[in-house]
Amino acid sequence: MVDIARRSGVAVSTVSYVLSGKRVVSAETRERVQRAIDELGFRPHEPARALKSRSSRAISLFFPAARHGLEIDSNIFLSGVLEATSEAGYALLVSTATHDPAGIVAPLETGRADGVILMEVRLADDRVDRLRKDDFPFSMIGRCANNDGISYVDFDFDDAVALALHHLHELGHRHVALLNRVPSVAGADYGPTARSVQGFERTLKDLSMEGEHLLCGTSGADYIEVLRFFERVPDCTAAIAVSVTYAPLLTALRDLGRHVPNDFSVIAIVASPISDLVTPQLSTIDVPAHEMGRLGAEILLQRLAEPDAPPSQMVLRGSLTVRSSGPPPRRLSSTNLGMAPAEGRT
Amino acid sequence: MVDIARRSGVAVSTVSYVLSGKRVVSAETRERVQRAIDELGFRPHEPARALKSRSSRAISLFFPAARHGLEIDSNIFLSGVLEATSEAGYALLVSTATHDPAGIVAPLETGRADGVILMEVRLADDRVDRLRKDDFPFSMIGRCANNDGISYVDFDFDDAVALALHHLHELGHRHVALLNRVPSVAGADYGPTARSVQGFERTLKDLSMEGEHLLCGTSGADYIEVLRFFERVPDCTAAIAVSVTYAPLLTALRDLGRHVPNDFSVIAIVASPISDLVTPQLSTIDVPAHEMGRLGAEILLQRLAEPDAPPSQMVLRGSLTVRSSGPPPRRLSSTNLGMAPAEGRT
DNA sequence: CATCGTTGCGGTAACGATACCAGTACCATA
DNA sequence: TATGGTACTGGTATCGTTACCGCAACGATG
Repeated sequence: MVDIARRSGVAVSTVSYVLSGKRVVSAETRERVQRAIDELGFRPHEPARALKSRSSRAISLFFPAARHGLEIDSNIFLSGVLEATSEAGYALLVSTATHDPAGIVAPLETGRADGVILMEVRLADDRVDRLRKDDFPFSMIGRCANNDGISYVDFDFDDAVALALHHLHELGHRHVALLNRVPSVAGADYGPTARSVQGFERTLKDLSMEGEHLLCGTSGADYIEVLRFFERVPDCTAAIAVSVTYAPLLTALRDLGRHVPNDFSVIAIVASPISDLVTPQLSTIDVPAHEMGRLGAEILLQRLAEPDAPPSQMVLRGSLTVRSSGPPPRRLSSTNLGMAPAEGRT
Repeated sequence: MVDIARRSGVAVSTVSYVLSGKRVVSAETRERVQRAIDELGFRPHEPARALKSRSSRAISLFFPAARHGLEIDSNIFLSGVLEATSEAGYALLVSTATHDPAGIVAPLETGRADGVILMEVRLADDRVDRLRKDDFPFSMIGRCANNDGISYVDFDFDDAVALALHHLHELGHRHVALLNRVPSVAGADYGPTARSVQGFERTLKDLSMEGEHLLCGTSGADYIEVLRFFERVPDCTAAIAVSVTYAPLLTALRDLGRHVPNDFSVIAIVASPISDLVTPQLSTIDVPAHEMGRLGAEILLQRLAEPDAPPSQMVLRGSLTVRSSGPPPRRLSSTNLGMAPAEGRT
């Protein structure tokens, strides 16, 4: 900066003001300085900026990076966050998700980041308490039980399950299972699980249906459990599969000789376009993960820009895309055995 | 730091030395200082460190974050990188992959990062030339045609395809297709594509087989193209599917009425455990993405620690896991129509 | 003609750490 | 009793920006 000040015959402070625009600089001077900047290929040194201005222009994302890779959704959240931060000229620091409160505040305390984004939030979350205590800026993709003053964006799992259940009811199903994945990090009070169960039970009652809830992962043992379950409860003719639980579900159904969609209906609540990957193409309720990532970052940036503005809290709803996994069950239409289901690629 | 120096009755420089360990400090003093640090909950300010020491203790990863989410593999690379960087006490800066050389050097020029990791490397890559020009530290997950002096870790696609082809040959296949995905960002000289084709053609010749190469994505149009292809070439009884290309492949085969594995064999070369997701369980050659991510970061960190050490260059090989997608084709064993294929969960 | 508001810019003290250049004490040796 | 070596520690300039405090010039105003 000293060089470019000398080259354009101004003071270093003027260079700084040209760069930041925080003070009016005559068009002539500005242009002269800008030219020197371009000619010398000058780039401001971010750590120095951060030191003096007490802001790193970076935010930190705690990201559930799955070691074994079935968490294919988190990727899409990340792409949304990345999009928003880079548009705002912020850098994105990524750390592995931790539920240790001390780990969460580290980037803030060391001045590496100005704010953090939390994912996989629990209904009662230590990390949130910790961040609140020191009034650190943060936002959540997900939400707690008590969200006073916190900006968040979440998906309405309650509503999504209700939607799916209504659809299955219309198809003639009367006994439905809800499959939730066993959360990788969170405890029993993992938000999506709690709220999907809530929507499930309420809607079951509303529609006078029967239902079962089970948790499963994607290991061999989980698959066996799912298989046992449907063996034990043959009346159950449909399932709502949250996240990757559709995988053990489909495998179990196949091995039980139950054909989807002829014998069984499946609706998956997912963030990635898995309907392109699996056969049959599943009817889905899509979680708008990219948009949620984007919004999660935007509301944090907004907080940083205007700390006193009221928090943004939003819950996004999903809509059902009917594909080939959910025609009526056999007992209601025993004549359509040979009928090919309608194909609908998206 | 001034506070803790005062509290423990030493100079600030001594506090610094206690923190960094770059000078011997008597056990007694060290302990006293450490106690003050703990009591005051002091955390060093990273930007100030970076400013003075000219090192940010952060590395930057250019990450192919797919907007629409089928790039489920990149996730696993990320988890490996994250693991290595956090173990080394480095922060990880993630930016969206760009093939603009100016974008690549930005984190380095602004002092945000000490080095960068490149993914989706092309055989001739502008970014590499740019980084080399200013002698910036970097490593690659992937490799170029000319890799002099560059640390990289790559997967041996040539060998993987050869392996798959030998397996298919043993099963009795004589006409095989190789499906590569159309690369998202890279041009025609995308490394994995080039090298898999190379292995394909060499091995075809060695084994006196026939083969076809096609590029496809995951859109509806791509699917149609795959379908047309197999309609046109009915003699082709097996395919090697790189990355997500198995998705349009399986859909097309189903719609053509060709049953896997009875009528057709598939071997997928993938990084994620998709064999848990799709039916039938595919035989795969697994790309060790987590390990590659880890190594990609480690070799960069090593370069930063010892800039003059020779570069680390490694090419990892895959091995075949046989599951249910690749028994012999019909024409060689017309009697096994009703035979259930062996089940093998991992 | 003195006063005042405006516009435009310069000088420089911080920000929080690091690392160089020292300086002190103490013991062993000549 | 000097001298040298060792084992510690202190003071402070410096990294590259930012933003505060001031000042000069100039036209407008009473």
